[in-house]
Amino acid sequence: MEGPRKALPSTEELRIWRDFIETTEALRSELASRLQSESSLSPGDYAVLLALREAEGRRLRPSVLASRIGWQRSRLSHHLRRMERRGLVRRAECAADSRGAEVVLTGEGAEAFRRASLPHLRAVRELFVDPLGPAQLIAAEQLATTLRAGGGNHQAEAL
Amino acid sequence: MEGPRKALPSTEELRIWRDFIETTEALRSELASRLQSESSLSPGDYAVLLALREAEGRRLRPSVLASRIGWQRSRLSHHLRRMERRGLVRRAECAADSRGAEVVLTGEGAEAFRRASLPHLRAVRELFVDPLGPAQLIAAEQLATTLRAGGGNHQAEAL
DNA sequence: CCGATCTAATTGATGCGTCAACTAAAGGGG
DNA sequence: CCCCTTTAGTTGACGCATCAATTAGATCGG
Repeated sequence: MEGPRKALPSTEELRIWRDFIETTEALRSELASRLQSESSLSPGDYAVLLALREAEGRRLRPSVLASRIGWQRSRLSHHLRRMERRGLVRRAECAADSRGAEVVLTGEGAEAFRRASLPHLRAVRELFVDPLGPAQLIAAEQLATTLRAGGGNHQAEAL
Repeated sequence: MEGPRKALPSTEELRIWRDFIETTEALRSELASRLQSESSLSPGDYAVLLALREAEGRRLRPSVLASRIGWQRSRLSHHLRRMERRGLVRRAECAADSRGAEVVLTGEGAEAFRRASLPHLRAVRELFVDPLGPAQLIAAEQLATTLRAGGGNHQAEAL
């Protein structure tokens, strides 16, 4: 059960790794920068607004919102403070639980999301979907699936 | 040359996009967190130390270092200030150009890099290379190539 | 040699993200 | 009813990233 397993990656493997991770990083950053310049929204803003847009009554408890977009509560809290300052959301007291709050989408927030949405989706298409084409899109999906599983099952490939 | 080109991505395409980008983000963040806990180094620290390690005399002009790791000078300057405070690098005056500086790898910095390096490479193998296997590694490389090209040639796929 | 301009590098302001610490109400036994 | 634990949410400190502005030496045309 021991021994010299897990040799280091070869130069070639390392090259591919760097190439891959830098490319996805560049992609994310290009998307973010377009979103920013087209609508003054950060990816975080967009995620929050999207979740609220799809929520019952356009309002959510912070905890629920946080788990829906996969953030920690603290991160969300800080982000909401900044968004509230800009008028994109507002906080309301929660009837059911007086230590809780509710985050409500404002008209301004809804409008900002509306303006951002189409250009953003077009950018996803232009920078990701179209260049890849159907075959590589499937490959991307499979890659994601493999990588997502990879972190957990350290034994899966044991011989 | 106009018309209703560039329709929006389909629900399925969007799902793959989100899956892909979130997975790569999770991967990056897992790597960063292991690096941090194993060696108290951030990915930025690692990149800087690696570049210095490989440089002639283990020193570089900030501009050169910045372009070598693909950062803006300002980002590097802020980062070097933090690294200098921790004793990982030090700044020296530059003989050839008196408005310039040189960043020098300290013994402590070299030692920190040495300690971080192997576990980091092992993590790359464990989280990326091994799960993918040879075939998907090639697929990843091709994906990166396609995506990297994708941003520039907006006409490439025009019919 | 002199002034216009370019370049190296830093700085300050501000947004984003994480961690640990804190506040305060809810719930659940006794 | 009271205490104890859990849960909701915020806060403060700090590192990281970008942008615009700044400082100061290099450089070049005259």
